[in-house]
Amino acid sequence: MAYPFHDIETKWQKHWEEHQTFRTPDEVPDDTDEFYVLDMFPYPSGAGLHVGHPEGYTATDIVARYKRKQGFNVLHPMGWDAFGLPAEQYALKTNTHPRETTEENIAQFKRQLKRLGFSYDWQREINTTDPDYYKWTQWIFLQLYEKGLAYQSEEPVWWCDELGTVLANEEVIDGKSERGGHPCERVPMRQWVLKITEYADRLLEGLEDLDWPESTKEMQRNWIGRSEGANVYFDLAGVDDSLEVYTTRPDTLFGATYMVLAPEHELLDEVTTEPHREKVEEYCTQALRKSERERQQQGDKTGVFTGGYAVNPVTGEDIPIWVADYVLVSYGTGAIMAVPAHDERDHAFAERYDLPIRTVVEGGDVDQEAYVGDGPHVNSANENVSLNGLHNKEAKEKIIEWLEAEGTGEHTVNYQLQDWLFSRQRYWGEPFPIVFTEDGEDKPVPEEELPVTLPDVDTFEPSGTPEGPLTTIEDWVETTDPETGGAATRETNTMPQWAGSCWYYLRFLDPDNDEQLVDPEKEEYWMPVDLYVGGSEHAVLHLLYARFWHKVLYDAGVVSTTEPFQTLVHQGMILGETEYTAYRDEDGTFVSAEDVADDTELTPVQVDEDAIAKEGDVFVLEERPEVQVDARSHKMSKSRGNVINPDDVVDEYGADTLRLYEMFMGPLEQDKPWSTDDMEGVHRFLNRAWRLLAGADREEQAVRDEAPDGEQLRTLHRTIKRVTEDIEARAFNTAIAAMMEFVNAANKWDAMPREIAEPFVLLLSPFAPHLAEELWARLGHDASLAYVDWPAYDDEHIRREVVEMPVQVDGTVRATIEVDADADEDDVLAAAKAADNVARYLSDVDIQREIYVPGQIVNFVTG
RNA sequence: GCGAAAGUGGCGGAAUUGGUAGACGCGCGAGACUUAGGAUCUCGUGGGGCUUCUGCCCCGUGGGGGUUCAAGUCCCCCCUUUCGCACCA
Repeated sequence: MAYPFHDIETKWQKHWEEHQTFRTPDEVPDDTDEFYVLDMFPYPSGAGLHVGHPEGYTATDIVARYKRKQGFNVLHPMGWDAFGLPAEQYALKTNTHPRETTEENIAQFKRQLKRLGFSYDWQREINTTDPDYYKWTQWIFLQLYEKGLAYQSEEPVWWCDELGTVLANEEVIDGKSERGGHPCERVPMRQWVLKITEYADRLLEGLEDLDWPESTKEMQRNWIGRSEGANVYFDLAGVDDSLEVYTTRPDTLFGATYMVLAPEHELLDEVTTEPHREKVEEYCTQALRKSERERQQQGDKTGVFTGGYAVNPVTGEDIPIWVADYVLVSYGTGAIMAVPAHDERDHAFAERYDLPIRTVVEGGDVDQEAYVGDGPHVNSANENVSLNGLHNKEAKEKIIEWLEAEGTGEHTVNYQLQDWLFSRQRYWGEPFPIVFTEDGEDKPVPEEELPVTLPDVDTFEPSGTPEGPLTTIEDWVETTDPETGGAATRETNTMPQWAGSCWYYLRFLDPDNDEQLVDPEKEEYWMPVDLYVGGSEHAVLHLLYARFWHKVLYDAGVVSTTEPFQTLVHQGMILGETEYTAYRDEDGTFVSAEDVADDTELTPVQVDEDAIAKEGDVFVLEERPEVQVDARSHKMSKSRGNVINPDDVVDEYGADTLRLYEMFMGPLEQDKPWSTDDMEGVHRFLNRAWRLLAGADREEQAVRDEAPDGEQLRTLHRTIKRVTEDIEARAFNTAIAAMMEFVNAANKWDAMPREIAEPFVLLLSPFAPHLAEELWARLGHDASLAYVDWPAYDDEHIRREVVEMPVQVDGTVRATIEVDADADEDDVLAAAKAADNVARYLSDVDIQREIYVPGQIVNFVTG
């Protein structure tokens, strides 16, 4: 019989709610250390909670409960990132207001989260779509605007005439809309852009002191993509103008034998000569028709000659100017000097169009391939400067110095990071607090008029123009100039979904403040977030954008720390149960997929685990061992039918089981396959713990008020030590293993002393809080255990008087001896030699060395 | 192609600073209790071999070398998988 988890969980959830057990006081105490543990708040989708959500949430909940018991003032809040496209698309389909769907989805998520017993302070719940919240999102935008960090620019969007709306990049495939396959085209739109590039260096440097996964920091570094080089000016031959290029290899300037412009480059028209104009224009038209993705796909490099020439500033030579789409307008200056001898891309292009390749760095064979490594420079001198003999680093320094002196170039730092396109042509997002006067001037809405709320609408049909749906709501769009009272119109773009999630961690500190974004005293007390847990899919964008805003708020004096999230952990993905797939060929015969030709049609067949055997490294059909079978676990998805619903698990096994199992599966950061069998094992453990401590049916094991013996104390204290250290290391799986060992050991005892039972219940409580509360109550306590001190361990109890020590001869264990823990070396070695099996191996040989590592091992090395 | 992480039983996974590889759980096997069990409990469980059965030997952490008294752990080379980036001049 399973323990009555259903009654217990309902009872304690109600208790916590009624007693406001996890309410964090509003006032900042002056003598209590704080701990801010935060989950990435979810987008409340219509699909409801996924088993992936409780993984990170359980981890943070364990930490929150553990820290509370250690006396920390803990902040552990939850909220909703609720603006976004899915609600709007659903609105289009069903004509339901996104606010309604959002409210329903939030209610569903909240109900599901509450069933799992997370110790959130629900009083601090926030919702990015709440005007009281997005008032401050708008306020932050005004700060950006006033600091000149928000500007307007014409940026291309995908416009689909058929659908009458603009589409996101991922909604357009091969120039056609994902929905319906209608043709789309790129049209320029006036949009808001945030100058994140101004913070590039600070965003890069700030990473250093963060306790984040190295891979995430590296991804951010790559995204920022800082490089050092030089901008160099090339005079145009025969035209009074010059071309500016960016290069990271100014040292190879003597090897620049041609130049390339991006198809969008503004000087292209001027450079192109009449005989070539037609071909150039044709090439550009084709190139521009390709999507960004196609453009960026590496492939054959194509291009055409423009007819124009530029002058290499060091050689004085005229070099041809080409146009090619392997040069991107968005990076550097949109133009390059091509050094085919020492750049792979330029090399490929030069080979194809038969352009000269000139070696300027020794070390490779440039007839074969570009040499990009270091080496002494050659062929690199003119009357005023010589790089010959210098290696790359020195050559770069020298040529930059020379270019700067000549006024034909300068040292330059470049970033791959681009300014952040911050507007969307959508309804369900934060409106911009901006109006336009009749003569087109943009003006901020005064702070005291915030928030600019979204108007209600009855229909969600697209506006039919590239502008967003708000354009059609005339009485909202038409407003007055806050300064002059003259006619004005509102900005009809809305903010992207990232906006609300960029600063929500600050609002949790002071969610009801209508005077300020956050009270500085509270901000100073709580920030930064001590532990932030969420998926690695946010490794770059959300985490970079939030860091950017945080630094802007720091400069504005709103926050006191330069970084928002001190420690970051990404939970791994929970995959579906492992599936075994065999393949049949056209005749229906089972075959090994790798044995057949690539063009053979194979039908995958799911095979039951019982019909599988392992042979060597591979799985095969038990009946047909020559047939290999794929064993894999896949991402959970509706279409694959391998989705586990947390509600079902809670119904059948209880929330504590789900929590404990998700933590027991393996290391938090790792991807792991779901296994219902394994979960039942965890459920059995909770049942054993219940029987052990609740004394339900076995009188003799009920908790008694008697003194524990040494062995019981040792078992308990060892468990306290392991669980404590494992929680600190976030190794929740091994903490659970330690508690399982405790229960296994305790089950063999004649009695369970209260002194042992109570600390164990406390250890269990962060993991299985409902069960632990119930056991605590049955042990005679009236109040919740939430704030009862975490047990301390005493090494004195853990120490053994007699320890086992393995004895090796030449590195192989031959016996295990028992020695006193404080025995001295001679006694241990003597006992080791005396052990039967050891003596046998030592009888005919000389001992060359005796190795004794106290408490660890003895090793005799023979000749 | 570049970058990062990871390869340990039938499966998920444990193993401070190098110190008894396989903790814990699943699965599997045997037994107990039962009208029954897909409940519960006990014992066993890396592979192979010997056995006088409270014992012993050999092999074993993706593959190959190396350092060391001692390597899953450190070093070199290779293979595989996953993730991220992908013409960034």
